[in-house]
Amino acid sequence: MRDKILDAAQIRIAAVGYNAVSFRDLAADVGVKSASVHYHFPQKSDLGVALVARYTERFQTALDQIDQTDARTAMVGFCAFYADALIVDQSLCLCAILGAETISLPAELRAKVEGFFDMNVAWLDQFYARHGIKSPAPWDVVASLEGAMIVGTATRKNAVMETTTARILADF
Amino acid sequence: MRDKILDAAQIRIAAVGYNAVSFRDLAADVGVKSASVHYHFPQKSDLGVALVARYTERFQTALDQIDQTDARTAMVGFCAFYADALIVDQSLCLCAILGAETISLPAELRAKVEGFFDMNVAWLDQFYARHGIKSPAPWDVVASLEGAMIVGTATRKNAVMETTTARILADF
DNA sequence: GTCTATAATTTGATAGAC
DNA sequence: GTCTATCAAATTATAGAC
Repeated sequence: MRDKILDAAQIRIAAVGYNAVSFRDLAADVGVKSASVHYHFPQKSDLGVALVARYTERFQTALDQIDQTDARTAMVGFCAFYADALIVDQSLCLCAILGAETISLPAELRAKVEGFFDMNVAWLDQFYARHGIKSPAPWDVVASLEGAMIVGTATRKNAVMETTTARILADF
Repeated sequence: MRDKILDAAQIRIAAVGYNAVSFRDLAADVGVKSASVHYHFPQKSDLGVALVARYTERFQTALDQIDQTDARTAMVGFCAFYADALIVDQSLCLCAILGAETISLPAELRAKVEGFFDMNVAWLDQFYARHGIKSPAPWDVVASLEGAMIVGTATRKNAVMETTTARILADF
């Protein structure tokens, strides 16, 4: 049940943000009452922290499974994790919207969101080092992909994500 | 008073998003009661629409004042509008956070946010055409700048914005 | 673990006096 | 234009039964 709640939370928060999701919404999604959600996550911030922790962990595991023998193929795989969220799952990266909301988030949650971005850049750093790659800068890659998700969603233009991905891959 | 309310709304919404701002917050900011805010903006969406309209109009006016005799200087100016919001005003571009919240916004407001991005790209399109510039693609430029604001804010690293700006300007 | 019930607060919004 | 007063709904959160 804990995991089912997190599943529901991920879909809802990625769609409308942390501030616009209520325990009652999530309870209804999984077929219980809101008091039961509080049993698993006493405070809303507990839910947010657990969700981002799980999300970061899964993302890290996926990144670590990218075959790095060929640099370009690996980078295509990296970009695809972002593009797929937008185009296949039709939702933003969880941390794109949480990043935008960052100032209004509880401190513990904000720290977790920061950790997600740090993890992505750390992966790119070691990947770049292994292949002697210099550009585009890892922070710029992550920022561009997150921005493309947001602008692409807001304008309902999938082409935005494709254009940005193509530009990043041009260096490879 | 109408303008004072919009000023307060811009600061608050840029910081915490549309969903996390209440009429009572804004009323307190400008020294009136929430009923008075409702006099100027009957519904919350009216306030959001008016705010983005004003924001887009001002941004457009500022862009139109960029001297385009030198392409590089003009592009530096364009990027600076984003960078200044983040570093000088210490706030996100209003439409960065509204873009992230887009799915949960009232339809009229969502359309206005979309219009902001369209306007930015339209300006870049004519600028590119005038100078025979091909890259980076206008949608990629806007997406990258918005993403850099969000990731830079979330990780409290001003360097993110600087890195992305430098990469965009490298083509000029 | 889930429920009912409820407390305490906040929210968007309106009525009507001044 | 602003106020007081208020409503109806939603929110986070808790107490206690089962």
